[in-house]
Amino acid sequence: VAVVTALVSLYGKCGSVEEAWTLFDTSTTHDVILYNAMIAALSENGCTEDAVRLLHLLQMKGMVPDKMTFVSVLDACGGHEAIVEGKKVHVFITSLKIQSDSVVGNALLTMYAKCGALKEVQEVFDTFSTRDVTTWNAMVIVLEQSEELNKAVQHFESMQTEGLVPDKFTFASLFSVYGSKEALKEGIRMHARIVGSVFNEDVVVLNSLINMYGKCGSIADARNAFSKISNPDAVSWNALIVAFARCGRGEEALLLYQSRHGENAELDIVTLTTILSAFASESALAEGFLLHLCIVDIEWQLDISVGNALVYMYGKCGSLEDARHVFERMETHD
RNA sequence: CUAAGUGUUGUUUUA
Repeated sequence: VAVVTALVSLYGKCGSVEEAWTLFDTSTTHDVILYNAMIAALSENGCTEDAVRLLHLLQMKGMVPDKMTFVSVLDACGGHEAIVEGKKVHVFITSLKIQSDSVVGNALLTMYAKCGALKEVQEVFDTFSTRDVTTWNAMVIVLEQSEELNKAVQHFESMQTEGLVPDKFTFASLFSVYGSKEALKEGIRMHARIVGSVFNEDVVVLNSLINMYGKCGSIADARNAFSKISNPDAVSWNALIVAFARCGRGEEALLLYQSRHGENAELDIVTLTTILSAFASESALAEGFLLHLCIVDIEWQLDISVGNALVYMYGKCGSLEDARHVFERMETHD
């Protein structure tokens, strides 16, 4: 069973739900842990209904779901339509007296956040007896996503008042608050608070800072943050390229992009869509077009998100002809 | 001599 469970988990992480199911079905033993692994695999791949169904099956077979079961099921219920199921599970959890577990509580909170149920999020947070750093981090992100930037910063301060120590995730999320030229000073001030600490050497934190400075229009600070990274990862390079593009340094962005592209296909798409949107102003038409040539060259105009970004860019640049041209060349539209 | 499997938050993303 142990081996089967590990494999189910592995398949889940690779997106092979079918294979996971096969293993699950053909297993001779079915204990809670195997169920948990299967439920986790399902929720990771967006199979909400199956995940909930397995929870019920597990109970019908006389087994008792544990904390991990609920966390995975809650994870699966992260979507506007799944909130009904999520609430049922919530009630169930409350009746079992395990709502005080911090991991379960955090899963509850983020479930509601993904459902867009901000009121419930706040409720969970307020009635949560075992809030930890993860809880606060999640809350900061929720506030950011609902554009409550001041509240996000307030939360960051409050968590320290409550005696919790911010971690690198806290800072990485926090810096996303500062995303405009007007916010540069505030951003710098916040950055100053980690200067000299280990956070100012952490890739994740520094990546976030590159992004922040790029959005605030300070390419010098962005480069400086990049230079502090001992081992830049794909995200670091990506953030730097995008920072150049946002600061009106299209050529440098392009050059960097060309030297990097192909290293990580998924990130390449992110880079392109972001650069194109940054180029979506008339003055940048030339650079946008130049970039377009590179894309056509590598046959990436087929990708939907890149295509959409191209259409958007040409539209914004007032070149409807080109926008239409791209649109017609795309294989699929959404 | 010893063992094994499952879970929540995070940095780059266009509309």
